[in-house]
Amino acid sequence: MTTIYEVAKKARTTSGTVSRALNNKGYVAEETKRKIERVAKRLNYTPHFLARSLRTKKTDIIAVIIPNIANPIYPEIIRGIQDKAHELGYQVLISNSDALPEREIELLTIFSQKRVDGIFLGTGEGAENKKIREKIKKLSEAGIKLVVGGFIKDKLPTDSLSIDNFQGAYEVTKHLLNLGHNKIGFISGPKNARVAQERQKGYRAALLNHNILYHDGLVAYGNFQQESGYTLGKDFLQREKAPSAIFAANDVMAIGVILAAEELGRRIPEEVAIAGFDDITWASIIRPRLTTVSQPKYEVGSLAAEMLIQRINEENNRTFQRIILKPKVVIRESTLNQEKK
Amino acid sequence: MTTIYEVAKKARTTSGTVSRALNNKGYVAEETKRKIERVAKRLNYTPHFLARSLRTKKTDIIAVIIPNIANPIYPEIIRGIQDKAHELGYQVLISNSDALPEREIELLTIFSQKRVDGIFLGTGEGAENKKIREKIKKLSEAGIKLVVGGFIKDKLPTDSLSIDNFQGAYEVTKHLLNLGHNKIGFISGPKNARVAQERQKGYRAALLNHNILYHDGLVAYGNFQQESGYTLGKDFLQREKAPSAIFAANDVMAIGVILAAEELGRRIPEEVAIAGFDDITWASIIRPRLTTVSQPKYEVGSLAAEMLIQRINEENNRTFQRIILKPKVVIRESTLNQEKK
DNA sequence: GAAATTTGAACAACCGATTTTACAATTATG
DNA sequence: CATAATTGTAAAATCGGTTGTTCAAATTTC
Repeated sequence: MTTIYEVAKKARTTSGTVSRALNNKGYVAEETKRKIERVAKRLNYTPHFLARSLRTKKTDIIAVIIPNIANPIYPEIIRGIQDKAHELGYQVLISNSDALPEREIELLTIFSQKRVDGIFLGTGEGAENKKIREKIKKLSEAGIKLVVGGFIKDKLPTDSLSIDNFQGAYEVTKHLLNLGHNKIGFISGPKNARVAQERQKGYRAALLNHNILYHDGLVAYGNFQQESGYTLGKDFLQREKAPSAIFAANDVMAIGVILAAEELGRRIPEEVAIAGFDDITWASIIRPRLTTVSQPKYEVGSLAAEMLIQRINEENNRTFQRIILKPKVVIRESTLNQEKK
Repeated sequence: MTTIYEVAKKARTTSGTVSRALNNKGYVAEETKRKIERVAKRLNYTPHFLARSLRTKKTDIIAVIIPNIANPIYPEIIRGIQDKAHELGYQVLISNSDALPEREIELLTIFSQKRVDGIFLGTGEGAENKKIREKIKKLSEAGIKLVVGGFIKDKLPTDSLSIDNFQGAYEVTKHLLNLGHNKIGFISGPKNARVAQERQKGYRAALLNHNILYHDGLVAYGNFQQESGYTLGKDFLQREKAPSAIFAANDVMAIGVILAAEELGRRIPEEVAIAGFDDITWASIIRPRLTTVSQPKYEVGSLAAEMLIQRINEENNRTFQRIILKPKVVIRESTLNQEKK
């Protein structure tokens, strides 16, 4: 690999001048500059990234921490992040936390040591966790910018971005209530997962608003995986007084419920209505098509990357931004058989 | 951030000794070492990644180039790569090439400048492309290790890893032929995509082996996206002499075909049998369940990462490895209605 | 035309580690 | 006991850039 010194030597000048010439900084005579450029090209010179970063304290790398790339809502979000990041000259490191706080902290540590310019933390338990809050503070002191996504917590000392989980859940539940269901099972996520909690609150609020008693027995806790939707859904459906509708905290589990219902020979939505959350691609491919809450995943990713990089490229820290996107309920056949109408 | 010099000062020694103490290299007296460790801990010292990498010429970062993370075969492969990489102490940069050779080259360049230790290139056109072959050579000279995945080309100057696309396609096609189908439509990928070409060859060979004439009119070229499977499938099915079976070069397109068939009211598999390739998660969730060719995606990713990192950690270059995994045909309801039996 | 300003480029310091070298202090060997 | 081998540590070089300083030369200003 050719170094800046070899270029300088061939161009009969010094490294400083070569650096200035190639970076268009300071005074360099036209002629000198052209010569340096010619030599650099001939020797196929490219600056050494590490050496440069060491000096400039910029790596042009951002890191992304999400629970699990294999969960179908993430690839699209990631793609949004990547496209925006690449457009702005950044590369993207991606890691999975499996939503474990310890793992999140470990990754935050690794990334800050690697001197990435910024980190997007897609939540698990997220900043609800004390240790994570501390970590966030440290990162901020180390000059590493952070954007947290997936839920909102007041006074979070970073930029954040999320859809309104409460509102989305509230509205689907209301949709189910309006259809006449008054016994609605809810399949939540892990108990410490903020998003699941928010969605559960939305579910609860909608019931209350309809003067229906919230009942613990109608709430089951899954893990956002299909298998748990299947198991818990089957359990609901086999009860003596089975709920007439089941709302799962994400689409993947809702699809598990659909499979369970199918296996038990229950007609959807006649015998049991099913709704999910996220609007993953497969929600509209599975039969019956799944009623769900839609969030613009690609755009969320793109926006998150933009926020992060904007934050990186400013020196005087603005106050933290907190963006809450409006979710949209998409009604499909799993709750409302439109053929019938 | 504390530097090694501050630690040295507090421990009343010099940076060299601190370095040796913390890295267990060379002679350091037990007492000195303990003292240094204590001070380092107290000052919360962590070595500066860039400075260290600059000197050691190792970044502990590998890069992954794939066509598109949003394509459902990749998240699982990626997860396999990440898990293995993290286990071995590496972080993973991920970028999408959209299977464009120019983009692949651009990314290879960026990553080599970023001084990643190794790159996994998931193929589009891949090393078939002249410029990419040249690029690979340059990388190799620059000491960046490479593993290419997704197809096999003889005498490729790198390690490579792939399933036997030909064989997989051959076997599904044979399965269809054995069911009595003698007019089988094939939906291929983009013309320059190696994997699609290989699968097409397998399809062709199976026909030949069954003494059935290969007919250009029965081959359509899609882009691996669902939409193209839908469109081309619909086109096939609406022909006067529609094929009785359709084999798509990947599951996503096959699912498009299923949707097309459903829309046209054709019964699967009675009126049209449908098969895909990849065995993505959704292949067994969609109804009818999709017959397809399975490849162990997570394990492929894990193995690829292992190969790459093994290659990184050896100095004397072994001869290149070429691993070809056996695919497995999974027969489901989209070709064979098992209830009927 | 002298003084002030601008331009150009060499030199050296710096980023923060690792590694080599040199040398002093111990310990082992014959 | 003298010499050789081993241990321990400070000092300096190195990785490959960027940036600040310095000073000479060219240009502008009064």
